[in-house]
Amino acid sequence: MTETSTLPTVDRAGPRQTRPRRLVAELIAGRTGHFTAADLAADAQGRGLPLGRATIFRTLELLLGGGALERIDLPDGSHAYVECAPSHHHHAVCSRCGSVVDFDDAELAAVVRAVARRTGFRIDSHRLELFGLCPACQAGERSAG
Amino acid sequence: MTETSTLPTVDRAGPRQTRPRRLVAELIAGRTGHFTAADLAADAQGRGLPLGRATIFRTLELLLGGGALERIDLPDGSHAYVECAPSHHHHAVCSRCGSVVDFDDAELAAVVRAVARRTGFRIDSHRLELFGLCPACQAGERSAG
DNA sequence: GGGCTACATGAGACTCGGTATCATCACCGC
DNA sequence: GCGGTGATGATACCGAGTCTCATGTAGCCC
Ligand SMILES: [Zn+2]
Ligand SMILES: [Zn+2]
Ligand SMILES: [Zn+2]
Ligand SMILES: [Zn+2]
Repeated sequence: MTETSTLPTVDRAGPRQTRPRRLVAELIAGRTGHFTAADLAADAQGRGLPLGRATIFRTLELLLGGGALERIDLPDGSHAYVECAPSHHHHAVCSRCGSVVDFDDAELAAVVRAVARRTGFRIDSHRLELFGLCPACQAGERSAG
Repeated sequence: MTETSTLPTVDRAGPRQTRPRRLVAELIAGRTGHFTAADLAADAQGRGLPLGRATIFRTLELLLGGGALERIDLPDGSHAYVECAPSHHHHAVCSRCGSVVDFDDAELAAVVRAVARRTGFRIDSHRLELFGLCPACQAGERSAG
């Protein structure tokens, strides 16, 4: 075991840049609002592009880990993914078109602190999601009655 | 079609009180913290009580609809159920023992309003969940190092 | 109490999101 | 280009939840 020769690529090089991964990124970029793994699979199939289901899930996980993507829980209990800034924040989700806007934490910190004090819990993390209608869908609702 | 004779039980009588439903309620009462349908199935099987999986899910749905139960989304994306007051509120969940405490909405309303104003969304509903350690588990962590 | 019916049950098949396996492939540092 | 490691994808698998349907039973009416 002479370390000098048996360790060709010891120092971590990060994830590889592959064609399927680029493809997933493209498909995500081509979407608006939240989406599921199945959505991406359908997109790929619709364009005749080969892309394994497992690869989609693995790439999503990779992007989640890198903070480029976040998973949200819809009111019906199902999951979806949204493109995201890596910093901590929360989401307002349009129930009609699925579009998502981020908002930050500022006022929520006070809520968290108050609950911690009252319950004795030590709060380590939290999740806040708002659901409603985005401005565009409100307009559409008003005119389409 | 003489309505008088063909409508034996027209006026809604609500859900029936059956042995399996009582059993599910007992199993839930015997639990602490959040639980899954599989937990209840295991409980029933452990006690040698016959209880179909489908019935568990249907009874949970019934209780959800009645507001006696709520579904929460754990940080890992999985679902669990908690016994709950029917009024709107939120949950602080212990990541170690699964215990849940309710807290109300008061301060959050201001956050929701601020986000609505800034984003133009019309917010219809929201979900807030806090995760951390309950007082008991904090104590245990301190002593068990 | 007995009959009746609509509702409830539960075995089992099925769906769907997600994971594990593993032989083959391709990125990339050399 | 080579080579090894990490990536791919077909496929099997898993677990939560739903659907179907033949059978069971709560509960209303008498
Ligand atoms: Zn975001
Ligand atoms: Zn919208
Ligand atoms: Zn509650
Ligand atoms: Zn605890």
